[in-house]
Amino acid sequence: MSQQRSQRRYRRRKHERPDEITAAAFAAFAEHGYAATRVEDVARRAGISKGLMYLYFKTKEELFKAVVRSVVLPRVNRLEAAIESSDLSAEAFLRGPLLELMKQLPGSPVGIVVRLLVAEGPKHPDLVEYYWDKVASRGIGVLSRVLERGVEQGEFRRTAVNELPQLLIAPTLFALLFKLLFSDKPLDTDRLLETHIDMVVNYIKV
Amino acid sequence: MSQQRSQRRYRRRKHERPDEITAAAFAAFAEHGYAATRVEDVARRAGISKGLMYLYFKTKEELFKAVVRSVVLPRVNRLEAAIESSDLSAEAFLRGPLLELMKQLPGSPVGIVVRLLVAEGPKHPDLVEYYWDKVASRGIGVLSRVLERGVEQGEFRRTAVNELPQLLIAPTLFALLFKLLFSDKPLDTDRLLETHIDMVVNYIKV
DNA sequence: TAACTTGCTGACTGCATGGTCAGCAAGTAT
DNA sequence: ATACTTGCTGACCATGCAGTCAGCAAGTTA
Repeated sequence: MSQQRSQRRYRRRKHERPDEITAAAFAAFAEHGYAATRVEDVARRAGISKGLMYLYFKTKEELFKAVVRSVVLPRVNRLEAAIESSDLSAEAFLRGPLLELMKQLPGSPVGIVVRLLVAEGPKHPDLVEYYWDKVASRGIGVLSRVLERGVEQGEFRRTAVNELPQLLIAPTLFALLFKLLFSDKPLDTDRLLETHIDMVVNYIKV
Repeated sequence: MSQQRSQRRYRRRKHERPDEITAAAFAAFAEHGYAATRVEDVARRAGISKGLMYLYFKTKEELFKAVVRSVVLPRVNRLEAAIESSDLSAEAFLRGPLLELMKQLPGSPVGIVVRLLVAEGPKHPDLVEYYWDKVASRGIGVLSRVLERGVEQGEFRRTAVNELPQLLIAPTLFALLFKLLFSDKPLDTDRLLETHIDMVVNYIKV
């Protein structure tokens, strides 16, 4: 009677499971970090059983890698596209789109990923390698090209910054870590980044 | 006969144990991170039994905190003393002792501590608070005072940097993380930091 | 509606590891 | 020598958790 002959126990949704699981895993890792997260928690968040998780991902580690990929790839692709297609002057580009991106990073999921990478990176060399190939080196490449363009068009001098484009976004990492650790302490992140870009531009402008 | 009546099993060394244990723990945490390090490994490294470790530190977490304190405190004290007692001009100070310190950080034990903090911080709020009080805020204070002195003595303009002294050392954190993750990738850390300081000084010099 | 495929469940296992504790032996006092 | 204190050991326990698998039921085919 109360057992209405169909409290449906589950629904088959082969296709959408992977994304749902990585999303759940991201949330869980964000809260507790990788090591302290139990696979069963991830499963519960995703509304499935632990066993099913292992049907889609061979190990917890595989899941971890999938999470990193899923968060990081779309963002990098978006960035690269936006940047290459821009027709602003180099200076305007640094002060505009790049600064905007930098302001967004500390509050974005990337912050979480960085934390996970710092914590677990040394134990997953292939993941770090992947991150380098797909994210870091591509990012550096983009910055490098913008600076080069500035030089070619007579906007910028050629300085040490040309060989150290990382300098442009270094404070972003700082801001990201600061927020991560000291989220309750005050720091005007946006102003910090604005000032830094202003400083760099002044330094390299002809 | 071969049992020479005194294969001494251990020696009582109450006094030196704590430091030896924290040193061993630091080494172990540095290699594997906090979560992945077994208390028994720490004990073995320290040449003692696991039980003894628990006599000196109530839990693994207490040990962790002791490690952070032991690495970080002496360094900060040294820095603060060195800085306050310097009679260089503000610019000379930034280009000299401060730059030197910044160059050293990425390769020092502090790098490890930062990694541990980033990874485990969110699970140990009191540790983060401690770190803020004893390290971060004191460091910021020192930088702030140097800049202020520069302004008072007519060397520097008053700029946004005065309210964001973190900007001075931000790239150090970047370099530190870079080395941590991509130790095999090339990056001229020293040149990066030199360039940055040069940039800042140019920016704030009257 | 019966036979079949396969997405999915959840109980179970094996093991790793944080933490305990009874007892031993190094050092000390007498 | 003998009695006593206490730094130290190592076997042990309890727990938590990654990963497995036999079987169930949702959906599909005929």
